[in-house]
Amino acid sequence: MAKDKPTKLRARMPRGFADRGPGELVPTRAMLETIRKVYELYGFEALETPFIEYTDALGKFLPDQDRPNEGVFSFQDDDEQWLSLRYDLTAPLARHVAENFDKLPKPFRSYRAGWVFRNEKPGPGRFRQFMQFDADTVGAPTVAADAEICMMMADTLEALGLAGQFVIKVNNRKVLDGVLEAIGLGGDENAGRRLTVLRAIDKFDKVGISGVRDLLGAGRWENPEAKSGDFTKGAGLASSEVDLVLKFINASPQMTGRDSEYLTREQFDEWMATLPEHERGQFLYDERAGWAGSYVNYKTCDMLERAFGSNAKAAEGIKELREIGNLSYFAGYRTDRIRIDPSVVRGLEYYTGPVFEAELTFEVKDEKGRPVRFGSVGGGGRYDGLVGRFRGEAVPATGFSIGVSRLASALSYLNTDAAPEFGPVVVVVMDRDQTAHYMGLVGTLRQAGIRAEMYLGNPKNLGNQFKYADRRNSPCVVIQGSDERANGQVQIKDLIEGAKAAAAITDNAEWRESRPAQFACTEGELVEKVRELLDHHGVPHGAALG
RNA sequence: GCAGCUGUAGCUCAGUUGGUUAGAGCGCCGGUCUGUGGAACCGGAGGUCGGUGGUUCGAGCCCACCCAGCUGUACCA
Repeated sequence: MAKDKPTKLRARMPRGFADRGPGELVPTRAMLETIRKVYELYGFEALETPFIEYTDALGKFLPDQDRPNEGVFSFQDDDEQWLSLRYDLTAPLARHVAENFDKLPKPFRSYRAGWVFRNEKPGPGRFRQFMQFDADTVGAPTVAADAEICMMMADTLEALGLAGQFVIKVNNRKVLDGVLEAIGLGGDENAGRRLTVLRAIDKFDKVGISGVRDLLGAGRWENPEAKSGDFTKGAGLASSEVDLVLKFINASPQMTGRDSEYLTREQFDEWMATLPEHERGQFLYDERAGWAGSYVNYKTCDMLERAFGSNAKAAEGIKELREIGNLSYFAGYRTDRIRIDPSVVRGLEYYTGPVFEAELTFEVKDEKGRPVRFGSVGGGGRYDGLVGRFRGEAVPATGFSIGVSRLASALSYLNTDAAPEFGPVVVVVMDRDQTAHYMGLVGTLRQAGIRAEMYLGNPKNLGNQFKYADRRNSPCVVIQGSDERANGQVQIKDLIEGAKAAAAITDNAEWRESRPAQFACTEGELVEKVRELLDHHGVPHGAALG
């Protein structure tokens, strides 16, 4: 065999996964830190659980198969027990609480950030590994715990600079269950159809009211007008039942923007007159702001009450929603931040009460000018049954999860002018036999808290070393040849200033000759001069590096 | 899973009715240049034309199947 090329191993990464460079890691780290601070302020404490749990602890095992549910990365331990990579942070928390129940203070308030894994088809903004940042209160049955979670989420998103660009939507599974009961879908035998109905409601955002109508009835075509494309089989409800469900989804004052909650004094008084006496005290008119607190939430609950209040389960849920609305209102959260929205369904399995969803309300365009909708960047709710699976008794719990990766990408669209990440100061090598001395210069800078390195590549060409520094986005390079060394001096070249100066120079000879933005100083002044230069360009060093 | 679209160099893409040794720009590496980033000039590396089979004297091009990617849809505890 002559010189056959060795078969190259193709470097590739499994789809649905991603490498992340400094451009993503640095802002994400800052974001996590912001979230953590808010959670801590609310009195939650840190907790970390492993990536891997016993599959049954995660809650899903197909009954007829000896394999765990697809969608979960699973494998067998050497004792043949099934293990899985966690697909959210809630089930592991439930396991932790159940396992340490007697040791933990109750209510137990904890937060945790971490990677979760889902073996599903990846898509734009959907990965098979992504990060969540959760906060949960375990052992508190009160609706105040749910309301608090909603408020904390609103605070968190505001701390991230998203004020006015999000809404926390709230619904209640009890109301949903009541509605389903009302259309005769109660009981275990209707579990399948219930699911279909819930999914149809969940699609309200995507397919609109007519789409939901189709999905609740016979079914929906991908292209409704042409009746072409994929056909999704519907729930097969009778038209009166469909109407009832639609009435539920629509049980919210029609809002165009936020205007409907800004009432004139006259409108406010008019509205107050419609309220029962004992309810009126909850609402005050704010002359300065011209708004009436939880008016929209109140109206929503009102409409739900009228339509479904006769069902006991729904009535209970509506009462809880009302309470969340009121608690938020008294805490100063208007309905543009925490809004009751009956179309929110959320995680179809383990939620038992209030459910929440954080949605970003702004739109941006991608590179091709097409609108990008971020939609939900987090969600949660009450799951009173999850911990109880490990114990004889029900343990109430409520929590919220932020989709860190998705939120980070949304934020990156907002902060398009994010400052570029600066590289280290590069000490170039002019004389190979002076490596020790160059390393000494580097060490001096490092001791002063300045990121610095000596060029470790082939030092033959000085130009290459500048190119390297340029590519690292270094603020400056330090140069010392034999001339400088003889005088105990170094040259400091300001690459940022130099780049600006370069724009005016077209001739290479002139470029080299002029040595833009370069100055000499003694070795003793090195730290001081570099610091000045870094400060001048706003490059962090010392304590600012964090 | 289903449907549509797309697969040619690291990237963006040419490649004629099927015809010799598959090209360009950008990028990358090296040199001009062992004391200066950009620009310029010169040189170089880099290709199983997504894969397999078929039709043909001859396939990057035609046919079949497969694979991958994108988009939508379904599922998403």
